[in-house]
Amino acid sequence: MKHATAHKSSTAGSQIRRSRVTIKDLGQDLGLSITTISRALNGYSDVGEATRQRVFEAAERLGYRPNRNAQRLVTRRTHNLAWVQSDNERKFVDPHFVEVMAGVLRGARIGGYDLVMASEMPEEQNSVYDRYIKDNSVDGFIIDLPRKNDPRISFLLESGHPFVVHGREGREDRYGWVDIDNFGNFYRLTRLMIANGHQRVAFVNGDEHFTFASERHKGVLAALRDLGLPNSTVRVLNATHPMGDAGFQLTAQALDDPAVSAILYSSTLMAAEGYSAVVRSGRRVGKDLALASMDDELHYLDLTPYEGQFTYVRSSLRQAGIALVEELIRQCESDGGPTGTIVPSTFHPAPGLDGSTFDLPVPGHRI
Amino acid sequence: MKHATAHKSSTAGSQIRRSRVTIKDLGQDLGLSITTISRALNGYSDVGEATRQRVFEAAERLGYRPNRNAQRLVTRRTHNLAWVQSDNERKFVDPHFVEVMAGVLRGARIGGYDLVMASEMPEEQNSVYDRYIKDNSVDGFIIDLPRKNDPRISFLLESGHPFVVHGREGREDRYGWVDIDNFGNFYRLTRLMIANGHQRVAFVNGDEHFTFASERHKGVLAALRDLGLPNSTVRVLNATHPMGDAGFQLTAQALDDPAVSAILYSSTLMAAEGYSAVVRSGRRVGKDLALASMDDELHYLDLTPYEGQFTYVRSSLRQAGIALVEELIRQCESDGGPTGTIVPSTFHPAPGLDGSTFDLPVPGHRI
DNA sequence: GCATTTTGTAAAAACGTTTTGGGCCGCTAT
DNA sequence: ATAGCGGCCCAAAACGTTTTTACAAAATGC
Repeated sequence: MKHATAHKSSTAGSQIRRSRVTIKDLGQDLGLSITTISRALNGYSDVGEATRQRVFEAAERLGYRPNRNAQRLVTRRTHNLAWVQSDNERKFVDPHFVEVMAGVLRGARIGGYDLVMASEMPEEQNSVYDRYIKDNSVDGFIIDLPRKNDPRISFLLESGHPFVVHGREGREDRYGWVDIDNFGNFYRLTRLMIANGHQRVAFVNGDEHFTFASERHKGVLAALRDLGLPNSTVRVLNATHPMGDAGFQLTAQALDDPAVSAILYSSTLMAAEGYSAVVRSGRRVGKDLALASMDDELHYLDLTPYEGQFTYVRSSLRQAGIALVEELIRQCESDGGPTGTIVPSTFHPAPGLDGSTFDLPVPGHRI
Repeated sequence: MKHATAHKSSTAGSQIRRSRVTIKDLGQDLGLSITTISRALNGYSDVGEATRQRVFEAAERLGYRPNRNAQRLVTRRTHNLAWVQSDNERKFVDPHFVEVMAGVLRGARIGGYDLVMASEMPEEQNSVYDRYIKDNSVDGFIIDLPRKNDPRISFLLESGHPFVVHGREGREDRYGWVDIDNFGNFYRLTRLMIANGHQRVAFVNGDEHFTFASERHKGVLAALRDLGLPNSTVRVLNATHPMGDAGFQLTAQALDDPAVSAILYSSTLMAAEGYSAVVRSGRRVGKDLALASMDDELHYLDLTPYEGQFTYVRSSLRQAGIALVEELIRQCESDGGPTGTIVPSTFHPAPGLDGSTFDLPVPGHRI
């Protein structure tokens, strides 16, 4: 005992050690080398079919699972995907997040990957991404709700690591992404309203620091341009904070202008609140006022009561989550270059509206 | 080349290999052995302070991060926590989940752990737990929304692996848990209503397969028992599905009985819907009808409009998430036996109500 | 001035896999 | 006959850490 004083400064409690079965145990049991076990399990062609069967049977019988950490160490592939959230009050506020996550988890399970999630303080720019790359924690990253020139994307592009973006922010030729047609959907919704005789429209949009919102705005403006109408035809109202009763307040604000006969909503959540505001104002939805919304299929919100009265464009966030992971896995396995995917949307004009504008071609646009 | 035909049956794409800096590079750079580097970094007392400084400086300069997988392999500790979700439509429906997750992520970050999330099909009982244990993926598990005799808990108790439960289900002396006082809160709310002269009360509860809901029901019944009132004093209405307008429908149902003058809600979400139903029925909240709710502080729901009119008991799900992880980490590091924690709740009687019953002692109860 | 402790460092073994580079046997084509 | 080849298997080397054991030099105790 020469080094009685040598110890770690932090006390690390001892833990129960459960003995797990290793590939060596399997070799022992079968009288085979671990090489053969490994190759049998990993589907190499140079192990006999009879042997392979024996190996699988024994693995099942002994409850053998390869130690992921040993695998990861030697293969340098983790089969882990990371999704980092900003740890501020606002981010988690958004119920859309859970929808996407449900899809992401399903996609990961199907693809044989695990999802590691972390939160990061807004001030410690990209430190989690940096750490995960340097310490070999994950194979790739999911980026959510990009802003223009998003620093996370800059960092990951620089690092050369696989990642995928839910949305776009201007550099989408350089990474894989999944998005809905924000521009096109609002282009069409705007034309729908104008074609149905509405001369003054309100647009309750989200925070335009996020590209999804700014693109929707651009779609609205493009429609006005194509129709030769002034931008002032549409009054834009921005909810800079997703929480609370922004939908209600902004609708009330929109109704101050008696000429407004149609309202476009950037989310069903706000549309539902807006509905209450309209009802409270005494105007009749579908008669005095046309309401339209982008609907992201939030499974916890039952929209059936509204369905006959709204125009809506629907797309599935859950589907987007699945597509995100599929794309990311493809990149982690170097299975082709980065691909962009538009999640399809379905159009449901409110009864009595002429929905033929939904078939109009959308003018070219980058995002 | 003898084995031109040996190949894996599945095509594995080649990938870019980025060279990362290892402990060996650090040793090279400093002219020290890797042993010394490792011990310096891990805070052992037998390396000189000057050397330790040099090591830290070089690690910073070279951007060295220990390979987690190598660490995990040799230490048999992963610093990963798992949270498995059931992959059905219903589970993700619940907005409470996101609140807890925000806390869990923060707790994990503070404790130096990562969170790995996975989804599991309801039919493949515990297979993900089994896999994670056998393949050394994680140190411990978080269990959410337990049911009575929850099979996940049975499995993990059997396995001997660390885990922590958000809620309780009858075996809570054998594991660590974090919960609110479901029983006590509804005991007090019930007594409040009775003490304030309400002779007939409705209770809009959740699915009583979940223990949080059944405990709330028990609290209500205990209050009636203590007051010598029949169970029929309170009419219980169960929302078996959290989605949709259950709060609205069940409230309408409750209002069918004109004698009902107070309604207790098991969640703010349902209470908010119930509020609309009451308003629509023509009754005046706070005058004709007293409303009370358990409020879990959903950050995306702004409740200020209701605050003056409701009685509510508030507790923080985010705080619960943090406490959950703290407890789990404690167990993973064998820092004491399993501990149960009650997250505190604050009581806010509606104006005009006598809230002194909130100070009443709650009779003993297991859960 | 010698034995003993303390201080600082290093070599080597382990962790549990995958991969590399064969070896052996029997069959086929020269 | 025999070189070549395919089918089947294995020993050993890697992957990047932590931990164990060891040892030299310096400080201390008597």
